[in-house]
Amino acid sequence: MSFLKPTESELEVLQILWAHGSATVRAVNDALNLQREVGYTTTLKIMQIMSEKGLLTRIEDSRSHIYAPAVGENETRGLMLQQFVNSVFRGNAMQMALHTLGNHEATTAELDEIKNLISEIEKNQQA
Amino acid sequence: MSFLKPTESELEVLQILWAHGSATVRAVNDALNLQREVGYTTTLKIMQIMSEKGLLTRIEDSRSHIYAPAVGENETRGLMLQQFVNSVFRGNAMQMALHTLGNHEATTAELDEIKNLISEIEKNQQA
DNA sequence: CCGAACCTACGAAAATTTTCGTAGAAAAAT
DNA sequence: ATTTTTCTACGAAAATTTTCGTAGGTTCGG
Repeated sequence: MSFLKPTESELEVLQILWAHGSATVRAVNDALNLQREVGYTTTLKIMQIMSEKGLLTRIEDSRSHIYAPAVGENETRGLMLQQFVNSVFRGNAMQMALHTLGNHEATTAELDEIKNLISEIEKNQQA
Repeated sequence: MSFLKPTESELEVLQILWAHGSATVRAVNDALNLQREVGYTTTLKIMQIMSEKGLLTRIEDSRSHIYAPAVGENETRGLMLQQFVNSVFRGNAMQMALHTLGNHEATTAELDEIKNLISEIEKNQQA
């Protein structure tokens, strides 16, 4: 895990590719334009840059290249989460978790999941 | 709560002011320089801009002005947290909380706090 | 076959953020 | 009292990110 934090635009592209799998620039641009207006060559350029940075890989098989994420979703989330916690919560991750739990709706299933996770942690602490 | 998300530099300044209370540019710059090298006029400029944006208030009493945060720490955290969850976790806050709990050390006290919070939430869900 | 549509590459404009130099005034030091 | 230090204001350079125009080639429809 040693890549630079993606910019906001780059993250948008990654989110689309993580969700839809590999895709052409056209497909990514279409998906982007469901959220906001972006020119085709803008998306192209971003993806070319991401390719150079190693955030995407690309297959030049057909005429329209196919791009795939070169970094994992969880991996990237972990990286960004860490930097976010550091800058916004001064490194106090638990405080952020508490803030989040306090401010968002949670389903019963999610709460159960959290309780299970806590049990696991407590078990490991005893050992 | 209707201010723009602070930039990274602006957030650094806010963190210092939230921690230390109101301060002069000199004090903020000194604090910043414990973390990284920044020129005095750079910090000055950032704080002037923040003042214009309404992120800081300033008192021009003495010759060296005194700045104070104009936005609350929790308020700002909430705003940034929301945008972060949206862009990185596609709005799924609970998933982020889980990711955080799974990846960071937690003290017994913190775990207790989380358990209490969950109890509260469950209590409210029944009502 | 020819024009319209589509694709990449590339450079550079535009927008944003960060950095700093310089000028001018006030205070402090010697 | 004059030199040095400290401060603000301001503009603009530098760095980063985003956006897009244009050129040149391939494909596709008629």
